Amino acid sequence: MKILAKTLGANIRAKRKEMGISQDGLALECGVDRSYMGRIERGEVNITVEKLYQIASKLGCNPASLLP
Amino acid sequence: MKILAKTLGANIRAKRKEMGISQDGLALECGVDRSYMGRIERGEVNITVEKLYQIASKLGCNPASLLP
DNA sequence: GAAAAATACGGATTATAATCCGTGGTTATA
DNA sequence: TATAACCACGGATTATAATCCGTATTTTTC
Repeated sequence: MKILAKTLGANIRAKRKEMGISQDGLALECGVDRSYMGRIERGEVNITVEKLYQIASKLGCNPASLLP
Repeated sequence: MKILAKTLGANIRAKRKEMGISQDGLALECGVDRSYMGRIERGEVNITVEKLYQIASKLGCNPASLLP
């Protein structure tokens, strides 16, 4: 369950694929652990607002646009 | 410093005052600790997306609208 | 200007976000 | 078909979000 994290993760994944970069690549750019980025996209974790901003920044999009 | 948490907290405070409820009251409704709600508004802490949603829900607004 | 309500702030503890490293499986690419 | 790039998933540890008190201070209200 955890619909919030699940859809947030899906949104991040979609944006990332749009940019044509790998999970590891994005993780590296954002300065987050590669395995953690996987968990984020799978919706297994509940990230902080700070992390949301880091990721959105590297994805070149508005943080709000990633939220369900 | 920590501009992100500071402005997020200020936004939450503004919305709360708009509704005319107390910090403790909002904390109680959201199911978060009263002292923690104070720290949030003062921008001393980095909250999770889940908390952001809980708070926005009780403030009757969109989570994205609370973000800087 | 005193009493009450609301907020600031702190220390100590608990829950959990985030890291680090490893391995196995799946999907491109040569 | 093998080699590499990409992803899923895990256990163990560290950093920090969130809780649970308590008290002092500010702001409202009478």
